[in-house]
Amino acid sequence: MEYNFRDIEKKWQKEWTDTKAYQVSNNSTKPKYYVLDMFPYPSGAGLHVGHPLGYIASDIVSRFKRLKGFNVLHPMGYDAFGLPAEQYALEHGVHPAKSTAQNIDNFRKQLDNIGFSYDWDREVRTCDADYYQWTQWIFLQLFNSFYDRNQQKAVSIQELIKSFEQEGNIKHVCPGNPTLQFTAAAWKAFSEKEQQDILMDYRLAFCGYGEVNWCEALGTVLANDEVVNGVSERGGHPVVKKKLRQWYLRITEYADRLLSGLDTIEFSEAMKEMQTNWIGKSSGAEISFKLQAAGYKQEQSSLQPEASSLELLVYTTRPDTIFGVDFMVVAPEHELIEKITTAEQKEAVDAYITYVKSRSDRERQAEKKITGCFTGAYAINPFDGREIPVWISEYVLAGYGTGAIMAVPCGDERDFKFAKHFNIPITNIIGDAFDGTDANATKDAVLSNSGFLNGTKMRDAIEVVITKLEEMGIGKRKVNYKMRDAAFSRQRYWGEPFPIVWQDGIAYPLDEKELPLLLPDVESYGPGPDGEGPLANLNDWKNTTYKGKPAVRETNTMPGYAGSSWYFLRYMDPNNEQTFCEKKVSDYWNQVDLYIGGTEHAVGHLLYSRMWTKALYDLGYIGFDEPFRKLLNQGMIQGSSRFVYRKKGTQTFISSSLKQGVEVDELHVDVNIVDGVELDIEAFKKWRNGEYANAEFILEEGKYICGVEVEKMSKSKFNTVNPDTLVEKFGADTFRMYEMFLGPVDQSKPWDTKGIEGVHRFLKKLWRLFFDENKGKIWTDEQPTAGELKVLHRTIKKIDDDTERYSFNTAVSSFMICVNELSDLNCHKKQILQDVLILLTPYAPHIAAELWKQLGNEGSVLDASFPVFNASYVTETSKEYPISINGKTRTNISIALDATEEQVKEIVLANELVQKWMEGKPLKKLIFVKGKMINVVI
RNA sequence: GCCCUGGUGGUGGAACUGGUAGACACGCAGGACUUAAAAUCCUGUUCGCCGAAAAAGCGAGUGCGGGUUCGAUUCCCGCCUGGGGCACCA
Repeated sequence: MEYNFRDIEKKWQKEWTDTKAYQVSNNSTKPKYYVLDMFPYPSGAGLHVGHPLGYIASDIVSRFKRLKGFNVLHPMGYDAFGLPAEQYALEHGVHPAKSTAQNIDNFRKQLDNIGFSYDWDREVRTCDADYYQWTQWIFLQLFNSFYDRNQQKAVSIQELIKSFEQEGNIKHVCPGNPTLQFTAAAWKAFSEKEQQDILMDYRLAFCGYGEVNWCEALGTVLANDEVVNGVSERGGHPVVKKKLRQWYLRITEYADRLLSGLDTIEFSEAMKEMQTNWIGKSSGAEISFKLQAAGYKQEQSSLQPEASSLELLVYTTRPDTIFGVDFMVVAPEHELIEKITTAEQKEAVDAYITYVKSRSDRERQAEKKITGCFTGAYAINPFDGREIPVWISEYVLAGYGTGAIMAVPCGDERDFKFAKHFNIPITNIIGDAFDGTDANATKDAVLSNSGFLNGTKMRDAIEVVITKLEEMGIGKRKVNYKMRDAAFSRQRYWGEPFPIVWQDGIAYPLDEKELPLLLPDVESYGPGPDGEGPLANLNDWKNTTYKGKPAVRETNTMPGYAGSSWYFLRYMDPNNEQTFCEKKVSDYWNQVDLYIGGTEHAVGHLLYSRMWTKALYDLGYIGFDEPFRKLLNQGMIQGSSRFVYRKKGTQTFISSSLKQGVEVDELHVDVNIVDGVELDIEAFKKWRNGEYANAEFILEEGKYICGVEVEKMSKSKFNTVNPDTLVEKFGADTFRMYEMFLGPVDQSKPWDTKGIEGVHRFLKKLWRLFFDENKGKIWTDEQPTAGELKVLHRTIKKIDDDTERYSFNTAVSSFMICVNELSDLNCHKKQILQDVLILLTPYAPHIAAELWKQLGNEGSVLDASFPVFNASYVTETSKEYPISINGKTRTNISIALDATEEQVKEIVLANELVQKWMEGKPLKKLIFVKGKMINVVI
């Protein structure tokens, strides 16, 4: 009997579907385990071999935990709203709902092929109304809450209103407008509009104004990756920054908890570092500098009360360097620029601002060329009265700190280069620590040229200066975050509509009973007027009433991360019509025990979902405030592209190593018609509907050899490999094991199909332990030998350990070693083989199930119990010690493991080879690491 | 530019906490079985030197240059280089 994987896999997949083998109950006495994959976006291109890497890993863990007696939740669904479907609709007129559903069907078929253990009864799609109803509901909870800094948690906005009515906002600093202060009486006297505007500055989901990529020619807002080098990707039209009304989530209020929460979860150090850096907490001081218009000496400034009443507020982490400030730099968006620019500089400043408007934040920061423009204005150093020129430069971003910095060229590299470039004199405040050719960012130098700070260590001066600034009333201690509030609206169609109506400039939330607010159909997916999204074109939908008076609906939609910020909760209770997830159920499943996905979500999705979880926890809807207990990052599978070389202007293709000196076009060729690097010429001639049917070839040794390059896997590079074809050719079990065998799951690597046969051979070899081509069944009920038990138990230990630490590639190797050794031992004993099958079930479930059944077992191997390791079968009494002379291994000596150091020394020094290498020199030292090695030092 | 991460034979990778570098595979070479092929099995395979070959031996070797250590793929410093992210792709 042969290993007929196609029949076996089909049979068991049907069996498992029919018996609902993967259905999970919310009621179980078993301990729970929740394994989750990051939501896929169902793109039209379908799955390529890169996608299932993480899914296979999570499937192995799920099945492994099940064998170990856990009730395992392992769901899958689709992050189905998004830009590509809308773009496709724009180009082809197909409704996004339709193309999305088709893509999902396609994804599902491909996933089913691989034999995953998902409980499909729990599938969710973010674009389904019974899902996004709850996304809208959570939005309303955020809208109706504020962050109470005293309690450090989200609280209902009703509590805030009560507080305002009793004591004004004295207890609650306004996060959207920190200088705002009012009394209870003032609050009561405000109009409704005024009250609502104030509340908006407190809400966790709030409306404000923000800059977007605006393309006048297309009349629409563009996503960052639709903008290339300052022009639109489609059409190449100019793109500028434009301010539009936007919704935001006040994630900055959670900054500290998002930071401290990292200590309670198992993310990689790299991931925690990235999130920490993104949040970017720093402490320093805000300092207010008096400004003086150009051309006026200090004594004259009193004649210019207007100019000198203006102040420039900067944020710095290094107030100790205040005597080293040689110039100021403000962001080109800074509102003071208009007021302080002198007539002589006006033209230059305007030109510079126009230039900056066309550039993205990324370009601005990455720019190596130093650019900037002097405003003509001067700030006054409050300690020594020095005049400090105020410059504008793109490297200062409006959104960070106060949008203005004090530049200290002797201590900051970028300031230093700026000063050199514009010939601004540099003041040295750190003596020898500054060499005049490079800035030195030390905190340990002793200050000089620094007035009252002279002789103070910089590190200590920070406190001294802050205290002084506070005494003088011109500055204060300040904690700052790089993180900004999260933009939460898109001028797009294919997303969740906001459950908000506008009346008289006030945003009113819909009643929860009115949810879901359905996404209406539109005729065209093009932009609405004034930068609004497509929904703005639907007058019938847009115009509505609120409390009997005319009102308009919010026409923005929510961004992609809305639905994906809480989906892990919906899986727990996917069909609940009363609530997003019953508390009792989320108490049982609790946190996701293992979350698997790529590092590309490090700071976006992972921070947003952490914030939503904290807010839902604060409001009492769930009982934990971190969604993911443990995160495993999967590496990206890259494509390994193949190239053919066409002699310019001909149909002649030249083999890779013969192309030197010939002018050729380098063309991507489909990797699926290349065997290793050898082109399948016949397949090539048929490729692309026979475009190359008449091609001629210049071969080397009778073969056409292709060029190779590692790139992102993408359809346009013809380097995608579809899992379907591999499953068809080798089977799902082989495919699963090969993906794992490729290397550590968390490392990026190029895909190469070449090695898959080795894994396939392994499964065939395993099969031959059970069946012989001629004799059929060959397993026996004989008692295993000590040698066979040793192989088995070594494997149990290795598979258990490796799976537990997600080292799936080494686990696959261990299976190979185990089968190789059992084959060498001619072992066909049921007692041994049966346990091997259980070990293998998470990795290759189909073949394991088939052989398990063949052995005559009742019940499913999915619910077998994981073999228990018995150390007594594998204990050794002696060890082949490597013997090094001065660190170089020269020989091996077998020594009993319980030998004492004295005995070991005697044995080693008596050895002939050791003596030869010692060349009669005296022994300096003998290093003996028990069970590891011995080093003779002479 | 900033943050994170990787670099080991012809190839994917192994070496888990500083202790025999190259497990396990792919590929390649040689052989067995076969009329032949497929499948399967066996042997060899880091590089260089020595040698007819085999065996044995010697030297070098984990991106590059330094350092710490009896001992470094592993720790430290500097550099080169591939990948991911940088707030509207998901």
